Amino acid sequence: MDNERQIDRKAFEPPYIQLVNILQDQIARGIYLPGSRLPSESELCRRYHVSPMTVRRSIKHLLRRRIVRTIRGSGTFVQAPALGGVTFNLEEFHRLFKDKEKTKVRILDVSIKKADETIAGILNLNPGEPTILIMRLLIRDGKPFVYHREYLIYDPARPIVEAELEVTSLHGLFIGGGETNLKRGEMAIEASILTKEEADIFNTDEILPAFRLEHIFFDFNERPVSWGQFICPGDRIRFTTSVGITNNHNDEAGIDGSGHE
Amino acid sequence: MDNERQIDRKAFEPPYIQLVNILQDQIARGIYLPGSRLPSESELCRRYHVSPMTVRRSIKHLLRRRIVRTIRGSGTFVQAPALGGVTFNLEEFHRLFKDKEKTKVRILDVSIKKADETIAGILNLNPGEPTILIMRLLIRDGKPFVYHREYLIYDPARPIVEAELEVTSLHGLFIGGGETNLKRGEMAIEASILTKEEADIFNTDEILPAFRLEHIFFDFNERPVSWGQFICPGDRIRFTTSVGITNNHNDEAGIDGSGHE
DNA sequence: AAGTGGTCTAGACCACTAT
DNA sequence: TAGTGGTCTAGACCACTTT
Repeated sequence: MDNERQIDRKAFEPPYIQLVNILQDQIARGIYLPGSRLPSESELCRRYHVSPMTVRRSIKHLLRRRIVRTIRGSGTFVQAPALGGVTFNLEEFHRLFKDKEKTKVRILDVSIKKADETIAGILNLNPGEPTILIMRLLIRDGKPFVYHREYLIYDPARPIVEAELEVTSLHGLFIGGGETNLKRGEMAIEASILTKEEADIFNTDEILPAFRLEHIFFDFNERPVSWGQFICPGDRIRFTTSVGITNNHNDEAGIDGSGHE
Repeated sequence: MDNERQIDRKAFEPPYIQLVNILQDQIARGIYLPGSRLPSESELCRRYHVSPMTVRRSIKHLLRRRIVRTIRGSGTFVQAPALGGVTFNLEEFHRLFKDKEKTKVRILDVSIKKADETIAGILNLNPGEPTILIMRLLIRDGKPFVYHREYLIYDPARPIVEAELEVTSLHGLFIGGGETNLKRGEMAIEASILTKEEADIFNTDEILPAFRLEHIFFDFNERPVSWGQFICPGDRIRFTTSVGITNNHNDEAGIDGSGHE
């Protein structure tokens, strides 16, 4: 009997989360193996005394975590963990900027620079038009960690405020609080090797692998506003993730709609 | 007036998707700028003649795409695009395995190998116990693309079937259709440099940067089943993603519950 | 006190799949 | 035809924020 566990209406967790956990635990214990069918939604309604909408919400959670897969007219099936739909996020990268205690930002250089062919092409300018080049170094525990180089379109109406160049600016780039006129961004991550200049900045002669995180932002007129790169030696960071039933039930809480805590 | 556009109940797209698109377009056109408040849910109900649950569903979509942010008791606010919550997925990697026309798998070696200290530690074996080592090379358009090296725990009950070593096996790893006894997996991605042996495999003398995608899978007894790495030179792949309002409205369709197409 | 988002109900209709 | 998932309604109560 797996009817034992029921939903506690007085509990802190709302019913749909409880149902997610019940189903997830049953799958984790092997009661429903990958490939097998879960009880139908109407069956779950009866078993746990909740309404169809509540069951659907729970199922949708499992769907989004790729723990199950639904086939209309057929049923809901347990999904084996797979690399295919795996996602990596920039949380770990983001954390760097969060605790301002340990992380210092050193501004290496700020200058007005005329766009060369490449930069002009990217920022949709004519070659020779001015851009602002900012070069920053993020230092953690006294050691250089990330090198950031960014070209901004030069806007005389918006003078360079020194404060903007501090952590806050990078913080805003990650949090999204700073600039209020950005519509969208695109980014790419590459594996590369530090150039000589970059190696100098990191105080090393070694040949070091590095992540290169490229980003470009557009305003509401679809015009490029900035283009830049974060460069981080490969021995300083790795991105991790997991698939299937993890012990950490709370991924994305607050975004998937479970914002009750 | 932005009341013009209404929901078409005869349209192919369900009302909640239409509402998502309406709101998203309004944000994209700058009618609601980052930081500003969207109409309240009850207001949207009145304006578009839909029920509260439908409005909530639409809002939840925008939430998940991090286009808006909700504050209980206060409202729903447009969010500026930010690097912080960005996710990269393995789609592009995955596509390699999909079209079996262009992609060939060459099995370099399959052998029983006694676990050394490292592998024993990872797979929770005693040093000296046997493992199966599989080394494969993925070739695309005649050129080596990805090198895969995987250690499996040796299970006499499950002999090595040659077919399993072909694309299907890797395909299963990505699709999740093959193995039916896996509970969860963990993976990490690193920037590294090809070792000499790896460089040999890729027929090069150059010092090449490479992505190293490490993966480990566990069975329902929480015991490790396999550990391996995909190694892909950095000039052969890059991972891309976007934030904010993109023209591609259909990310994650079918998983977020919009499985109507 | 009024407004807002978060959750839930008890039904309903539809498109699809299996038998 | 019966069962399944996908969507929708028209309310309701709650916790929270703003006024």
